[in-house]
Amino acid sequence: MPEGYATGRATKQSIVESAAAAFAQKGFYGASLRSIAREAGVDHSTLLHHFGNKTALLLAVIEWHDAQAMPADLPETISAEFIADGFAATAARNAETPGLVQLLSVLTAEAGAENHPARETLQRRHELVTTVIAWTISSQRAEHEDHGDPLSPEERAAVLIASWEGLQVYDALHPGKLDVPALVRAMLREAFLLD
Amino acid sequence: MPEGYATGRATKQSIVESAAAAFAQKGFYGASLRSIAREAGVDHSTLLHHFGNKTALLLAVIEWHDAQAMPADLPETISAEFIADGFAATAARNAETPGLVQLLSVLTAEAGAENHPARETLQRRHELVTTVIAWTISSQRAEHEDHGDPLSPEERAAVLIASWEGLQVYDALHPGKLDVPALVRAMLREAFLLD
DNA sequence: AACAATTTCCACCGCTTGGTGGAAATCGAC
DNA sequence: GTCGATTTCCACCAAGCGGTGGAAATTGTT
Repeated sequence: MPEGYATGRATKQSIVESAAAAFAQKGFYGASLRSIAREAGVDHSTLLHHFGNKTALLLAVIEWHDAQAMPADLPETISAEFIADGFAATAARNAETPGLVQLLSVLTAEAGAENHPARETLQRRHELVTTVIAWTISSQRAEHEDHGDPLSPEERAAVLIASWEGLQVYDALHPGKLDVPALVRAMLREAFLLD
Repeated sequence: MPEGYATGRATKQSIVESAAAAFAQKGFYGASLRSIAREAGVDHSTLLHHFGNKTALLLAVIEWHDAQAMPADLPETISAEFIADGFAATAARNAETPGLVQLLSVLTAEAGAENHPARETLQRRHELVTTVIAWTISSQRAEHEDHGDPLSPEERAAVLIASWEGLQVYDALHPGKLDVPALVRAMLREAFLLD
């Protein structure tokens, strides 16, 4: 049913995983198609046959990353607990697979440049998550009407995401120095999503 | 008094500035000595004459960045107001020179990889700032003994820095969407450094 | 004006880059 | 087993890479 042959799909998969590691280590510009292909045990022209060009490979890698990181089954209504659990689960899994974290940290930082090939994609990603969290915070505040937070739900959501990503980078630079999951829990508490 | 001739120093300076822009845009691995030299109006072997190799150039760029970003005259005793003002001033200046922000955002993210040439340097930088801020928070708490913060001063300082850097990246990806200085002010308030 | 120290550029090295074209090997449905 | 679609590799391209060596030009000092 899926496109192509089974061998081809397997090769594509192995290329994407090698590419994720390479982009995480050296960034989009610093990683080379040849080294990625070599790591995947394949000629670099095979890589290009499957993905066409370097940018397309990058976008495929991001798509694969999100499929890994996002839970497959989104519930009908998104609760505060669901988001908090999502953050916690992600933080826990990140501790085991630092490569995946490094990947999006580097790409997001690179994408601050206006001509980065993944800029639009990462912008949309961010906006989606911000919207969902802001909406959740907003409905959470409706229940407890004594919140008294000077920040709007959108601002809170943005700060939450920014701090979350900042903590990942900090942890990568100083491994083990911080109990990231605990700090994230504290941040969520401040954002009125927990306790 | 300084080393070399005046023309040489001027050239070095112009190379460092071009390099800062290039590293900010493409990262350490993605930027090339030739393109940096070209931008500075100089042959790439002239660049190498001045800096020896690519890594040395990167470290020179970071040193120059810090000289730009840090106030020349550190006061004897560092007060909470001094740090808060420093953050505010930096946030304000960053708004005008996004390149400088982009530079350290990308390098810090890249330096999450264990073999990055600037990893040690950026680690030390981080540790220094963390220590100073943590100490300030700690002495600030001694005055107001009703703080009740579940986070230790070191944790607070780390979260503050991580969030600060995360906000820079967020702002670069979504220019103008956030009032970064205002949000930083709010974060400082929560860290007991303001009001 | 003379002079060494410094700066600059040119030519070159071996190697890698992203991308193309085509021929051979493999796959999978019939 | 046949046969078309798919996959894979090899050969090649122009361009760029970081780095070296040396010769010419410039600078500052006396």
